Amino acid sequence: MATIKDVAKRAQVSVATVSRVLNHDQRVKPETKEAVEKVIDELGYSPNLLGRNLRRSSTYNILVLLPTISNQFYSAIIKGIREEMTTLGYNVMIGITDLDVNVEMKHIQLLENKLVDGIIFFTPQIDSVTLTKFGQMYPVIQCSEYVEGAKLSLVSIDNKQAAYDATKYLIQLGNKHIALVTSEKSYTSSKLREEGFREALREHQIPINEELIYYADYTPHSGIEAAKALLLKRQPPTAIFTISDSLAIGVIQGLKACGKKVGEDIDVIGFDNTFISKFYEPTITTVSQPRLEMGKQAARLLLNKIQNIGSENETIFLPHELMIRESTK
Amino acid sequence: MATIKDVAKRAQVSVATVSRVLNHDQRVKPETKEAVEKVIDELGYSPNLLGRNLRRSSTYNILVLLPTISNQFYSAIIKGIREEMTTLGYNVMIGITDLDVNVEMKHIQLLENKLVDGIIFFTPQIDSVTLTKFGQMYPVIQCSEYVEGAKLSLVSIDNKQAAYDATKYLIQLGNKHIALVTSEKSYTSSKLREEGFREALREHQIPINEELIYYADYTPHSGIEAAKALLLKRQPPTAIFTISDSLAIGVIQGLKACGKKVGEDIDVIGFDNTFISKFYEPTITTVSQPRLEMGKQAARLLLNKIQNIGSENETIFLPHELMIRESTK
DNA sequence: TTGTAAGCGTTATCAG
DNA sequence: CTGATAACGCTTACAA
Repeated sequence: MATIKDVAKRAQVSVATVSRVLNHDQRVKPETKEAVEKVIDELGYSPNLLGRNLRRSSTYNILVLLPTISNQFYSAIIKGIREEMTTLGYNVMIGITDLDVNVEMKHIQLLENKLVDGIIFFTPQIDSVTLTKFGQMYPVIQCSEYVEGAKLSLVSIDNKQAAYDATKYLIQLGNKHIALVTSEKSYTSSKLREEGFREALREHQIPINEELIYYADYTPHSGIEAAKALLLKRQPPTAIFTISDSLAIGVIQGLKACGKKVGEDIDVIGFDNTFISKFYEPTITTVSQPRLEMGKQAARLLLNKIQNIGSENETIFLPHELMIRESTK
Repeated sequence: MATIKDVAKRAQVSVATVSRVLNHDQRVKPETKEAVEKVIDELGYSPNLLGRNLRRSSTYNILVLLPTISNQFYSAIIKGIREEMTTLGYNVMIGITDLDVNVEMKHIQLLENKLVDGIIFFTPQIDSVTLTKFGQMYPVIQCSEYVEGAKLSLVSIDNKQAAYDATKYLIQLGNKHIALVTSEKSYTSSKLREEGFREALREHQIPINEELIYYADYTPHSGIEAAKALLLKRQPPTAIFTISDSLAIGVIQGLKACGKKVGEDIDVIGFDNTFISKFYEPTITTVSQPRLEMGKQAARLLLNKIQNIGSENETIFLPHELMIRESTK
């Protein structure tokens, strides 16, 4: 691999001059510049970023940390992030954590070591104190799912309100027995959605039946089981609010298997407005998050931090929207 | 940020000694080692990878280049790659190309510049000559989708045979009028699948009706249109082979909208065995690729190249499997 | 307009 | 067992 020295030697100039050409320094004589560029072409030279970054201590790379790639939900957010970042010359890379703190730490190292300029966390598992500490030292922000109490910039939706709205809609449809299918793991979003669900019932004087609150994981399989279990309760639900579309799909499958007609006998609402909710049968009523915009805002927040690490933390809650489809009558 | 010098000073040893401790060099006296480690802890020091990599000219990062993240198909492959790589201490990062050659080139730069040690391409858009050139210079391999003629290591399935098998199955079911819904863009896989489709018909003495070959994109929307268009042909199909599950979903939607019962009136086969094919209604017959294994093999091939860039190129075709479900009677 | 040389944070060689 | 020091490839004062 050719280095800046090789170019310098061949072009019969100093490495400093080559460096200047590389960095579009005005002061270099046009002829020299041309000669150097010719050699660069000939040698197919491209500067080693390690050397450059070591010197500048900045790369134009940022990292997006996802818990998993197998979730349709993220793609539009990533798109928003990329749109904003790439126009500014940043490269966006994605890392998968599998919700493993150690993996998260390993990626934080990349940041500490200047291999990337910043990180957007999607589902941090690091405790809030440590996370806050990193946030003070490095450009790190949170998007969508977040750690409560961590003092970091954040963009998300108002999960509690969103769940409240969805539940209220089910109530307005005349449902008196409404179930919640949520996740076992204590994600902040799940917690908030459960709160919103409970609050909606409470405000509408519907007694909360704890039997109708089912803790599943995020897979459709567990949605199937949830549906079957709920139908066996003393007072089966006439509507089910699930905290994700994939759970909703499972629930609907389970209901169908038990002979229920979703959207007629029983209502189901999902969450995230992933593409399948539009293409399932029935199409699924779901809560839509402004994913593209969320990505863009996340990019903006991160950029703020990169440019001024001491800057104020911002918290942005973007508006959600209930997409009414066939799974609710 | 603390550097190795700070540690050395505080521990009253030379930087060389600190470096030895860091790299688990046997020769350092236990007491010294302990003292240094203590200081490292106190200072919260972690070595700057830029410096280290610059010196070693190797990072332990590899890059996986995906055309898009919004495809369920990739997740299991990535999992396989990660399983293999992380046990060897490698970090796996993902880049999105949007099928843009320029973006691909930008990522190749990361490789040239030693920010990553290797790249696994999923859908390279770079022409075969350039790609071959890079393959000679750097650790670069192809997985799943690939450029024909490029001399690179590759792991994929036998797309032609897979399509042949799927089509043959439709023929064995008694279908005489079989449609193909494939993609406009000329992916190698699409091309090969079309070939396999045609060959199966030919070998079974079924005349190929060009009207029944429909070129769509990869979205379910275009699948809907495909279905509607195909039903209007002079000789409508009794079976439809689509080259992706998402297309299959669209096709099924379209057929349902026209009052057809999929799996009874008409057969549909998808491709990739993505999770939704098991959860759709009807469940979808599809071609399964051994995605986890594909990822693992890809990792292995890349490692080979990283360890010895001059090594022989390998081409691996993994076995596929037809998953028979409700969408075919 | 250009060159010299210091320095970024490491590791590795060579002496001791 | 440890320390000095050159080197990795680059940028940037400072000098010329």
